[in-house]
Amino acid sequence: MASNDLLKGTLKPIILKLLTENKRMYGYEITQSVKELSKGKIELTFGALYPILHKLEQDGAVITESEIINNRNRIYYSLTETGKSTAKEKIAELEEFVNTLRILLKPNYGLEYVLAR
Amino acid sequence: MASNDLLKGTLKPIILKLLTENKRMYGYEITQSVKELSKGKIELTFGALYPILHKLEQDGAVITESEIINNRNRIYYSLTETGKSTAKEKIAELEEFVNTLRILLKPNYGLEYVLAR
DNA sequence: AACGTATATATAAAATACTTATATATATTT
DNA sequence: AAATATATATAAGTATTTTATATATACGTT
Repeated sequence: MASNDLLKGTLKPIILKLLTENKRMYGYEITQSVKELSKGKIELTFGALYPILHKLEQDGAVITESEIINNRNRIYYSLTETGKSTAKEKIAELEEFVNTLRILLKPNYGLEYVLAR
Repeated sequence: MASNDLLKGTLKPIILKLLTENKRMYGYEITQSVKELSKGKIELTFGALYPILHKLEQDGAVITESEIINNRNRIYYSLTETGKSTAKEKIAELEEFVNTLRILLKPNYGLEYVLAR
């Protein structure tokens, strides 16, 4: 899926978006969802994921529930009320950013730029 | 314009896009273009800009021409042939990334995800 | 039975990219 | 005279992600 320095800063809002849509998810599930939804283009690594989840927990944005499934430990994450509003903000920011990028990438805006002067 | 960690990795392709559209530009002009085109939402700082431009020059992606305008030095940057193909690649990557983000942000994809299982 | 792959969480070191601060200098506006 | 705009440049600090590593169970294949 090529080099993605582009991800920086987008992972947190992406995770918050997933948690907004899915109520509760565990770490491994989140990485798989991102992979599926992005058609393999975004690879959310564990080294990136868990620090973000732990940070969200520290900040009170998510709460965890541990369950033993198939003899393996699973930690479910879900948004708190605080987390829901954080998510809303971060998702809105990312949406605005995506729209801004689309304007910058729009073909021939260079012409408009010249005409605007 | 709020906190933008989101920029990371996008600045280089944005600069390459501008140089693709405008043939030749100088540093200050690039920062102003980004500000205008993004309606003030993206602030390209000098500390970010010049290292990127110098890197592009080192890599042979751009060439420079110095001119004295209004008694001030101005350094124009333009893409080399190599730079044009680099630009094409990086811009395509950013476009793909933006499309991927749009899929992830699309409302209710959570439902589709559930249905797909 | 052994091997690889998938599932599952976790941390630390290293790399990268950007922000913030600072420096220098001229032109224009208030 | 002072502030703002124009113009380039570098260094220190910060933040975020990648890469590497650790641990452990389940399942499918040869």
